[in-house]
Amino acid sequence: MQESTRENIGQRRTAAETRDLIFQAASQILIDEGLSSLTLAKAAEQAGLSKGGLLYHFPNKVALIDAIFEYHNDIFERRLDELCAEEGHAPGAWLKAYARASVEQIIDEDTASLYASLFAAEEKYASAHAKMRQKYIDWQDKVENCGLDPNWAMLIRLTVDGLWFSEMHQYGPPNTQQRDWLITQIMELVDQHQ
Amino acid sequence: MQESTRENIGQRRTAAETRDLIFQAASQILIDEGLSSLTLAKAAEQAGLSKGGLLYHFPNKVALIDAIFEYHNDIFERRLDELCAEEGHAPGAWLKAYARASVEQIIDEDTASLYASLFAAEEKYASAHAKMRQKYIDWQDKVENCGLDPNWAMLIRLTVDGLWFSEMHQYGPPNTQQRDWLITQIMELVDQHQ
DNA sequence: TTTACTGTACCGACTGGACGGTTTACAAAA
DNA sequence: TTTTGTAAACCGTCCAGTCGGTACAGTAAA
Repeated sequence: MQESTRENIGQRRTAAETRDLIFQAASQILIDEGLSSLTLAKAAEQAGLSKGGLLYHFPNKVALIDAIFEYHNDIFERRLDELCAEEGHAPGAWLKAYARASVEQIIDEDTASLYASLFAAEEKYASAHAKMRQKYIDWQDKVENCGLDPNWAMLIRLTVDGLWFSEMHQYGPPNTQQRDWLITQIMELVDQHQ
Repeated sequence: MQESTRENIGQRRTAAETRDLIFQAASQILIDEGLSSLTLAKAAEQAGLSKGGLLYHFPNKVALIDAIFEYHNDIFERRLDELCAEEGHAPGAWLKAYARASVEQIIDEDTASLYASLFAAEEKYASAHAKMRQKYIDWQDKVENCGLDPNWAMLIRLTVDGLWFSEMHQYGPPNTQQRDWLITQIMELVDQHQ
């Protein structure tokens, strides 16, 4: 995908561009209609190509699903890195960035809906689940080594995950005031336990 | 289901008993193979009857799924009531019971696997999702009114939910020592904020 | 500077299987 | 003799994946 700014000197789309188109199309279907509506035919149609065309880029549905997970994981982790850089290298910086990135993403209704579908997909697609489990293990490792008391760091991480979970599924989520209090308190807990 | 202890004076099974058999069969399929393997035919077979027999008790798959949710919700809430009674009526009793019931359930591998399937099912079955959302809203209401500072009570509830979430999906879950510390700390937080 | 060939990207009809739900027939208890 | 419960064949739909083929860009020998 390097220097894709050249804007097609020839008329043809690059494979990377098409794959991106497919990711966005598939994600939109997950947001609008959910996992059960994500069929190969529909994803292809939404991306503006045929099923055969889609299957040229992804050999089967599992490969597509896996790639979608990587795509969104990358987006989240890029944002995480950004926020981490903003926090500097103070103790707890990583955990604060994790909290901010999580809240930021899940506040958006579309993203929440997208993630709800992705988490549901993990039940069906074992490879995607394995990928996510590894992500969380990596994150937990960072949580334990970000300069805080490891036990407290984990507790705070689980609180953030609980907030995420409750916002994602709309399980008795906090209202705006409550959410603000929670975020402030989470940040304070980070400061208190370094 | 009242007084089903009578153990069939006639030979025939009662409808309630058959339904219970179906719930257990369906749950076992969810545990062993997951949501996509829960078909009407398979559930019937596992329960030891035919598809027609199953559809006599549940008019369609949605009705079956809904009933399975009610079945497991009832089990959880009965346990919650039990533990709540044990805690007496001290401030935070309900929240402590919620924490204990949650941990107790999710520690068991089969139950964790079952719930992972049930949560995934919510993405596909809107009525089940609505049911669960209402449950969480009710629980959040109890959390806010169990005698603690409402904000702190919510934070603690979200921590418990985060722990549940991480155990259920095996997302970087705590080890045994860490889990013990977390539970102790959660109980202590309840005591500190009443 | 045509011609022949190769690889990339894409198309769309088709197949085979799974699954939810219907229908019909039948058995036994009340 | 009606109600309750069970069985099993069958139907229609949906969908993942296959496959033969097209369009076109680049390349290189003729």
